[in-house]
Amino acid sequence: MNVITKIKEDILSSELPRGVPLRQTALSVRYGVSRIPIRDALSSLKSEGWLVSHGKVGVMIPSLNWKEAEDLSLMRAELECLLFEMAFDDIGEDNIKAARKYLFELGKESLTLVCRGELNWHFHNTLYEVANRPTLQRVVEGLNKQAVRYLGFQYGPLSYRSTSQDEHEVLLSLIEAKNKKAAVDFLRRHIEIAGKLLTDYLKRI
Amino acid sequence: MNVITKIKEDILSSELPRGVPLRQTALSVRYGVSRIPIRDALSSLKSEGWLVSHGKVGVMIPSLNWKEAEDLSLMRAELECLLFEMAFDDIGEDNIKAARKYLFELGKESLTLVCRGELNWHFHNTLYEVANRPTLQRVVEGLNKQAVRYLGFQYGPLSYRSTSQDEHEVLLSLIEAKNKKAAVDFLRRHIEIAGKLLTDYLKRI
DNA sequence: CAGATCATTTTTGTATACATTTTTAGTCAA
DNA sequence: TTGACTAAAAATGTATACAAAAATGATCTG
Repeated sequence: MNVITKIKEDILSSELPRGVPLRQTALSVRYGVSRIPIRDALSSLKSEGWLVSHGKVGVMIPSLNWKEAEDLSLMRAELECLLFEMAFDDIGEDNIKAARKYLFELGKESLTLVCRGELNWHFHNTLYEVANRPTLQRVVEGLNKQAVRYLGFQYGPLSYRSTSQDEHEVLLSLIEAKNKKAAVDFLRRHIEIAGKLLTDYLKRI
Repeated sequence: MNVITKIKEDILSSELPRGVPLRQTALSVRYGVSRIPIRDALSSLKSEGWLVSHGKVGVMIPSLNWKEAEDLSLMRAELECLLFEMAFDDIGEDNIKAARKYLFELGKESLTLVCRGELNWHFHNTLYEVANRPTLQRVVEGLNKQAVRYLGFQYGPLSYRSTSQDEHEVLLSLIEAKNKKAAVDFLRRHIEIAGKLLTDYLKRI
């Protein structure tokens, strides 16, 4: 497992402190590598939204907040549906099959959140990639990767996991039925409902 | 001027070759720095969409293409309008004034494309930032920065520059008139029309 | 005691050196 | 000739060392 993933895990598990700047030297001893790969990782994580550069203070772990959750959900609803619609007609048997494989993996119990996030993305991306729209796809990928930070709530307090699995199944059925409009609408709801649930929860606490 | 900007300039002016992998060593002698800052720059440029990592071959300058132009325009239309609408009611005198300052700068003749792109972004961002939606704003910023690659066409063959200036003026007027719906619609058209012009042109050549 | 200035320490950025991986070129056998 | 295997070369990743910048804290002055 590479440094980026390790840092992500440690952010999710709160083993890295929030609110204080992360020091390159400290991280390099923590993960047993030199500062160069740490610097690389930090810059990646910054562009993925997992870290923010707070002026001269240094790089910090941003707190989860409803505005970000809402923004991510709004953007995903718009852009993923657009991409999905572009892809729809070219989704074939083999894509569905590949998607089911990821869905099966997602059903397993002992998976780290980061891993779960990856699988979730692979599932969706299997459907999106046939659109052959690299630029749109890249942005959507970025949004999904950033959204992983919030997965802990969905699988924890909101116990959204089994719902999510079921919804993914329904989505595949709609694709197999070649029911484009219904499928796109369903995807939009899938994203919006999960987003609203999460946003409301975050506003509350 | 830092290495990232220099590389961007050289990409726009085609002084760096497209289609062949960029070598870190070559770049480091070209720009007179060691490989570390080059690596940093390359990773930034990759996440900004100015470079793509083509498998094991190495990092390359992607060719401009209508699909990317269209994707960027579609995404900007959706997301910028959303952000603009969120911001609208909080745009004040001072924001308008700041925006006009950037507009004035944009009127000058001798500006590099990269600089022009920066100013254009600052103009729009002045209006967006009051929305206080960091996540959405960051994505929109990324899209705008990526779109800079295509600015050469707009200011060259498509001679869109004076039109663009005029449209920016109109937008400010609509804001001053507190005409929210009209302003948002106008922004959407502004983005869509420029996008369509560019996309059609790129399909043609 | 408040505030400013300067020295010390810490932190980050960059250069150089080394290790690992990948690519290339060449040789040999079928 | 072609294909596979091996050695050389090149390119990238990583470690260490050094330089520049920033933060800290102590001392001095009003």
